[in-house]
Amino acid sequence: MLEARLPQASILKKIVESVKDLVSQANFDCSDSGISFQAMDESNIALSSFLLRADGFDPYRCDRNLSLGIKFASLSKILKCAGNDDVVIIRYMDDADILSLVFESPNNERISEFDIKLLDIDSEYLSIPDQEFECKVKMSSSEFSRICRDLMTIGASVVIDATKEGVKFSATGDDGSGSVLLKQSGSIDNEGRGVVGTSVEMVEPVSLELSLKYLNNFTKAAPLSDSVAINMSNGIPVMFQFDVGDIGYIRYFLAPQIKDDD
Amino acid sequence: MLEARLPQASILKKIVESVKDLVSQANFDCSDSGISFQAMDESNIALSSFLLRADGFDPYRCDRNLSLGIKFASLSKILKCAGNDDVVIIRYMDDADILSLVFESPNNERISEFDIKLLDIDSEYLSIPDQEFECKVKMSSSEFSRICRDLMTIGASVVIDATKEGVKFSATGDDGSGSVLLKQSGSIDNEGRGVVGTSVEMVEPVSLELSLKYLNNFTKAAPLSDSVAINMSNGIPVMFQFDVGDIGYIRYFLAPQIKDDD
DNA sequence: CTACGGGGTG
DNA sequence: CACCCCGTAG
Repeated sequence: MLEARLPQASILKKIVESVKDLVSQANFDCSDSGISFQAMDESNIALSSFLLRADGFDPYRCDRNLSLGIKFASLSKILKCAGNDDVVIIRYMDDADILSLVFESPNNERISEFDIKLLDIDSEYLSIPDQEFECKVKMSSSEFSRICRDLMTIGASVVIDATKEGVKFSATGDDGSGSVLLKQSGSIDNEGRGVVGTSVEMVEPVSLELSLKYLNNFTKAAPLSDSVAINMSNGIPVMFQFDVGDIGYIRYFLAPQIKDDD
Repeated sequence: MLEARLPQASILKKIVESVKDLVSQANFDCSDSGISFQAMDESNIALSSFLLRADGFDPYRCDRNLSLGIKFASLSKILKCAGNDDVVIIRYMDDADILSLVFESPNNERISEFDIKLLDIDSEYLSIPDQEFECKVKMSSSEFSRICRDLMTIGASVVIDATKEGVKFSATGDDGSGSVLLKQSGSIDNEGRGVVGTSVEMVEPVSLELSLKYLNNFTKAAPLSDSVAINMSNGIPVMFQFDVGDIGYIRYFLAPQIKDDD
């Protein structure tokens, strides 16, 4: 069986909200190391993956490896029935065809239990090599959301140029063009404030063009983390990573478009 | 004639908003004891009734019994023209075919008067015996609203099980099932906060299945009262009562469905 | 025109 | 976490 107790329902709620527009269903893989999934979007362009380590739960018990097929629309509906501060207990009994979610209100006067039907999803698990990237940008996730939203009004794709000086986001459309340059700023997190600067770590400058439609889906994960890591190498899929506290992460991979260099 | 002065227009506004989706028109019965109405919904399934006692008005005068046919859509439009803090005066002149509503702003600088045409509605008045119920639940009205809204996403009907321990609301649908258990909690209204606990008073456990569509109409009355009383006996219509301060109430009756026990 | 759901603010 | 307002859908 699986039994995992997560003290903060809001974490699970945000994770599901951030992927449900991208992926309709996925297998949740549960093992003694934690819970994860990965899935391509409907058009097979973007890959979403997430991991919550076992030590993010208290307690966590998973007797054997499980692959639980979940429809995100159903899961999202059910999670809307949980308060942000509820404790959530995820439970699966061996060979059952349902997954149970139990929500306990902070004062314990309210206990809700929801059972969600499991699906049989044939998952071609795509293993992603743990590659090194030529360039790693770390920046404020809300700043990133803002830029993607703003540039979406200019054009359909964004060019990201990263150099030692900083990172530049540019878009071009019928009515004009625009760009935002973030200079590298040494001070990440001044005095415990939520202020996050921009850092660029690189062995090679990169320049990549990406679809803003997808990026604007990825930014739904911004509420999970103050910062986002953007890991790039020329010509291969970009990895966006939002850390979930120190207990896990959610990652998106998106292949760059062929750039129309003017 | 009838002349009734209600110091708070908001009360009348909320009452009308809470029934107008259920009932299109009704006879308002006025006597020296107060103003009331009762009406079945269009499909003759749910009964709505309300009462404002004469002492909730100041002053109140009603020379003889009246039955004034009102279309809720018209009344609702007119009441939208009143400020929440306006004083409202309800006035009917004998043998007139209109009812007058006068709104006075708190500072008395603005006086509005609206006349609404009366209808001739043949009302088969259904007298409801003042019965004893096997089980009386009292709980937070906003909690009740929340549960009905949440479970609506799971299924079309809810099963209410009340026992000495508390009350459980359950729903089942295509994607799974869910339930919310409220434990009986001693502390009602800690320290004047709007916190309302759950109490169950019973001579017999009950288990009833009800349409969530109707319940979600009833919960429109939640703004009138912090708490709702749910009075049940197995097999007969359930009564939901929202008190209007200490001057009246609004009640809904809904017959249980035949339960499909698995 | 009305009702319901989602997002933002206090 | 609760309440209010706005936008979208029926």
